[in-house]
Amino acid sequence: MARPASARILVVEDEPRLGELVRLYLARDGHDVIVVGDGRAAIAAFDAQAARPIDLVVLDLMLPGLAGEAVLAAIRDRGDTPVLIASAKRSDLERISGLRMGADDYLAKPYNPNELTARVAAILRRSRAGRHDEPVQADEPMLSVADGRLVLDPATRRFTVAGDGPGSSPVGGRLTPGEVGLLLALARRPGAVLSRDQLLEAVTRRPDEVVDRVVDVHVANLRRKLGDDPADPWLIETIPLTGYRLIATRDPA
Amino acid sequence: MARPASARILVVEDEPRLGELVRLYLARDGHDVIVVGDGRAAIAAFDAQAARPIDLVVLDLMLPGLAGEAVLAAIRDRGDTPVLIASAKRSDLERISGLRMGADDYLAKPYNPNELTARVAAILRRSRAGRHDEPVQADEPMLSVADGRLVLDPATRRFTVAGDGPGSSPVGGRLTPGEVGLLLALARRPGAVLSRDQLLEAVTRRPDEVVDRVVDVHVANLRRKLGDDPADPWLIETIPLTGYRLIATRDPA
DNA sequence: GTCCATCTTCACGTTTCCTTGACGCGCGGA
DNA sequence: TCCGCGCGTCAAGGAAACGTGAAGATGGAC
Repeated sequence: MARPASARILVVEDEPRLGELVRLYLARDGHDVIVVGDGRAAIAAFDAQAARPIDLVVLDLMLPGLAGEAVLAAIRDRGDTPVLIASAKRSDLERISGLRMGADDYLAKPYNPNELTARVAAILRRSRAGRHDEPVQADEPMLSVADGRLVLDPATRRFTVAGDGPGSSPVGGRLTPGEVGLLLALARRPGAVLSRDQLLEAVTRRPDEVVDRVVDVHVANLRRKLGDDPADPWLIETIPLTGYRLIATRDPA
Repeated sequence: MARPASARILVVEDEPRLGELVRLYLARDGHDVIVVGDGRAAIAAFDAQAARPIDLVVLDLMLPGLAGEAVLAAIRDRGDTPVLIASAKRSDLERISGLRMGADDYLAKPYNPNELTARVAAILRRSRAGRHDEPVQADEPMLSVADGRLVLDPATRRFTVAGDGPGSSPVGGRLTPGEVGLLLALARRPGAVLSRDQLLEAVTRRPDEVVDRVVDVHVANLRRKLGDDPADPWLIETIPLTGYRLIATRDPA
């Protein structure tokens, strides 16, 4: 397995020896660990977040002074930094309540330090997977479908299609407004089957006074421009007697 | 807190009553749940080209036939769909090993169903962070019968049948609208015998002007596509002089 | 007004799907 | 044994839907 990337982890634990143990185990995985002993210090450390932000918090609930629950609330107030609760409160209800308060995981004490590091790794893996860079808020965001094989700029109506075979060069071109509308309607719900009536509204301004074969023609033109084969499509699939759908690709990580 | 969006969840659990319990709890949270009874069916259901992909998998490790670990590996092979392991294997080492294999969480049996839903919610929350919402409009839910041996997506009319013998690979294909109607009508009341007249209404648009042998032909085509033997059926049983019924493996005790 | 991009309709060949009729088999009763 | 009946199965129309090319219609820019 790939070595998990290093993360900055804040450990909130009032028992010094346990805190040190956790620090050692997490450091062994290459993480940069900060250990604090009470809730106030935890929030202070969290707010300090100097050069590098904190990627994950390991939180004990039974703390001197400020309660662990309050720390969790404070962290949730400041964003969605992942939190793993490690607590001696081990009943079902306490675990459920901790998770409902926004924790990502709940580990009951006493625990195996290796399980802690494994759960930390799992959360980091997930939390990094879904992280996108800041979306540039344009009027019409760039559309990218089929693993980026098709990229379309709705504003200029220009598109680019990457070749399917190795060595084939990408092709580009321009779509008509109707074709863009059709594509956007399909892309709004990838994988879902849309009827001709639904698509008609995306394609024309007067859906009621128009034959629905219009949709077929637009689909055909679209497929020709984009190099999509109706018999073996990578983009738009025909569901006979039902409609069309955009082929959904599974989580491109 | 914002109402958690509905997700499509695949539950792999060989104990029917527990599977049904989990289905109820997750459905109560608004999720679209598919329950399958063994590993082969799990992978088949996961690979089904559905109108809506599976958002999360709840996986039992102790399964008949294909081991849960192999299912996890197969899912990881296909993307990064979140996986929550729910298993009777409760030792530290087993939990750690499960997490290291790529699971997002590990819940030991027996567990509180509310903790399961809380953990599912936590994972979905994390896995969706950074993705913009989709105005999910209600889709026809997936159909899963015979312990998930057959999985059908009514929207695309695509089905997957897990192989019955060891070493047999799953087969898939597409049904016609009539066949889907027939199957849905039978599945609406699993185990109940439906007359040809009743089924006729599900199969054709003009049930009054048509011979009821149409039903037999559709049943035959369906059985051929799905690999069901009339003499020894696992899916559709013929009740002479009466009609047909769907074989219910999951009895409501 | 013309010109141009785009939309819409139509026509034709092909595919998909439904429906029917025919034939064979097994079973029970005369 | 012969017959009638119900069911499984196959193949043959036939109706409806789809892919596609081309022609006409529409509407805006100039």
